Amino acid sequence: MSRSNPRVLSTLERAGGFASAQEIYRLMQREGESIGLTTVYRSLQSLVNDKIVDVLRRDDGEAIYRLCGDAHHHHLVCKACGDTVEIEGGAIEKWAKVMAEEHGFRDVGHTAEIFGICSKC
Amino acid sequence: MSRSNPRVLSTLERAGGFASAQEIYRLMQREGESIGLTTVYRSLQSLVNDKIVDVLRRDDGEAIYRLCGDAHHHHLVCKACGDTVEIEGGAIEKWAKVMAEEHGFRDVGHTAEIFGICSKC
DNA sequence: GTGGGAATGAAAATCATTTTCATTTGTGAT
DNA sequence: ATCACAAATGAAAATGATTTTCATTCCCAC
Ligand SMILES: [Zn+2]
Ligand SMILES: [Zn+2]
Ligand SMILES: [Zn+2]
Ligand SMILES: [Zn+2]
Repeated sequence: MSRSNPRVLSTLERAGGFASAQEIYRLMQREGESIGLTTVYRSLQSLVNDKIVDVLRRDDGEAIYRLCGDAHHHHLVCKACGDTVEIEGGAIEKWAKVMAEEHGFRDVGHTAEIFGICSKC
Repeated sequence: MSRSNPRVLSTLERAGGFASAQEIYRLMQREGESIGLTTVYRSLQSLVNDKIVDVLRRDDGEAIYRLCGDAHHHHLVCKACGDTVEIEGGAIEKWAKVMAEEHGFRDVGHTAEIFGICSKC
């Protein structure tokens, strides 16, 4: 395993904490930073392993990465500008637990995201 | 747009209502059905458009399709055998609405899935 | 039977991601 | 400073899913 190149994380931050590997690579190029695409991918993987960033998928399947606090939480994402609010999901946690028990599931986890248009857009 | 080839849907059913395009294609081949991969993809797209199947993503980004009732609902999925239970999400619906309002979002939608190990596994 | 649009599928093109592998860089000991 | 060796880097090739192209086949209304 390799350690994350700090410039990748810093670029992800500058991107609003929300970008794909290809986007980060193009962004760094445009800003004159010399880096290889491979290193961008490797750094992102490492950041995901260390749970410093979160990975999810665009509709087209491309992986997007975002900076993320470490406590369990959910997201409210603007479909227009990408702005993301971390929200706490008390109701969901309970719902997931109840539903799982009701159907005899164990070792359960869950995902939940809300998306819409933010007030600025 | 093209109409879905009925054999694709029937194969998806036989697969337990849970498979990727490639898997459906390989399954049909193994069973001696003559079909092109392109047609499998086109049929699945069309089924998704018609909201007859649901699409989501494996961790590796491959799209998987599954048969799905048409009313809004959520899923409880077994990580081991893939068994899926459709569940209703009253608590989620309310949570999503409240959170969105609280942060000034409009036109909101949401996703929520629970995954774990079912009682049979 | 004929004409034209829809359906089909083989092959090529796309595109993100991973793998390979040779080169460079950093570090620590001598 | 020199050497040795491990980690980091990146160019290029490989992979694999999905989409596009395009020529052919099917089907149906007339
Ligand atoms: Zn916005
Ligand atoms: Zn939660
Ligand atoms: Zn199971
Ligand atoms: Zn819902």
